[in-house]
Amino acid sequence: MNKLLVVCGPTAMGKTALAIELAKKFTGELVNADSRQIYRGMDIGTGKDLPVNSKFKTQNSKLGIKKERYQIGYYLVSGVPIWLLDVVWPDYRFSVADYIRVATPVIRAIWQRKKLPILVGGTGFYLKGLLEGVDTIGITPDWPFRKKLEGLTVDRLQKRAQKVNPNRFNRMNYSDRHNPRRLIRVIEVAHPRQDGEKFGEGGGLVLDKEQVFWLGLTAAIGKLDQKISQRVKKRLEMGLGAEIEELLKRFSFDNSVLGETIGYRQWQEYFQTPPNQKDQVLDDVVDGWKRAERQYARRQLTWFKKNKQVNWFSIEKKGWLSAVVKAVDQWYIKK
RNA sequence: GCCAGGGUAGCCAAGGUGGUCACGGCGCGUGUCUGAAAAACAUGAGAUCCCGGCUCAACUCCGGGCCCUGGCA
Repeated sequence: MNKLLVVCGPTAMGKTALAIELAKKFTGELVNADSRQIYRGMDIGTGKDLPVNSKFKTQNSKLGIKKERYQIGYYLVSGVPIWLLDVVWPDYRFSVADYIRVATPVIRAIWQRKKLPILVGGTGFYLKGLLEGVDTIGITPDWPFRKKLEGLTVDRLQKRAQKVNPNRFNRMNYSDRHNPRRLIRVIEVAHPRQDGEKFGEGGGLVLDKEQVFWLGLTAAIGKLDQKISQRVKKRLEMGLGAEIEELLKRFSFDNSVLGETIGYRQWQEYFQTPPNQKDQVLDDVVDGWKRAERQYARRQLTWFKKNKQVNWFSIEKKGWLSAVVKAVDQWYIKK
């Protein structure tokens, strides 16, 4: 039976480090499930934590994935391959559909090698999409159409969504019905179009419950916030500023994911500030960055808490690591 | 010391001719989620500097106090 391990939880809990340990113990390979580590060039801010001079091994042709769009391959960290890092440049709008498309063959190939795929990351939506499928995955985004709809009020979007796609609209809850992006998507799905690349039925892996082991790493809020502060400080020291400066030679905050990524978008003002005032601005950058990171961690917790399959481990408890190993072992050994 | 302006939630901040639950934003809490998800959205809690006065009624008016900001010295 093909098995798959998921390591999830909020940011800054040490998911990757744990996953590498588990990969060594159970002969596994990591598959990134973090929506930002997908991007090339965004290393320090997204916390890829690769050893210096890590070499990327491209495997597109082996997997039969066109290189023009995605670069698929792995880095070797302590002998463990990590897949799905650096898949696209920051000006490509990666989505859950891209993720499913790219993660599925990678995981199948790991199984063929008789190894254990370990999905690591905090993007709950990607994990869910990959493991449960997405019904409307065959319907591509129509950006010009979206742009047009963005001009409408929520009220008008609601009316239109209800008219054009009553099934989906009626299933939406109060919160979603006030979310323009959701409403626009509902309208878009029902909007006739001629392009539309087909992609299976729902995509994803479609696994049984016993095949997947969900591992969640967590800590009390105070600890979490402390970890976040530490990691922000570390990333500053690692030269995130310089990394962004480099990225800005090719991309801008407006035309790339830099403008909507924590740890990057907070620097926008910094790079428009004259040198003599930069120090002052940097303080604001760091404050805003930490805050955003904390808020994000809470949202992740809210998302993962709902998933009753997750086996939670607190990194504050003594002996948590061996408890994790034991739990995984018991699950993995079972036929 | 004098002149002017001001003190409204953790922070920023609107208000008024005295009269139902005091506008917002940020932050904080809780939650939503099938192609933007490190995104977007929903929802909750929380305030009138102190003392006295006028009044049926003051955050709003009057007097005093304390504190802050700017200008002049």
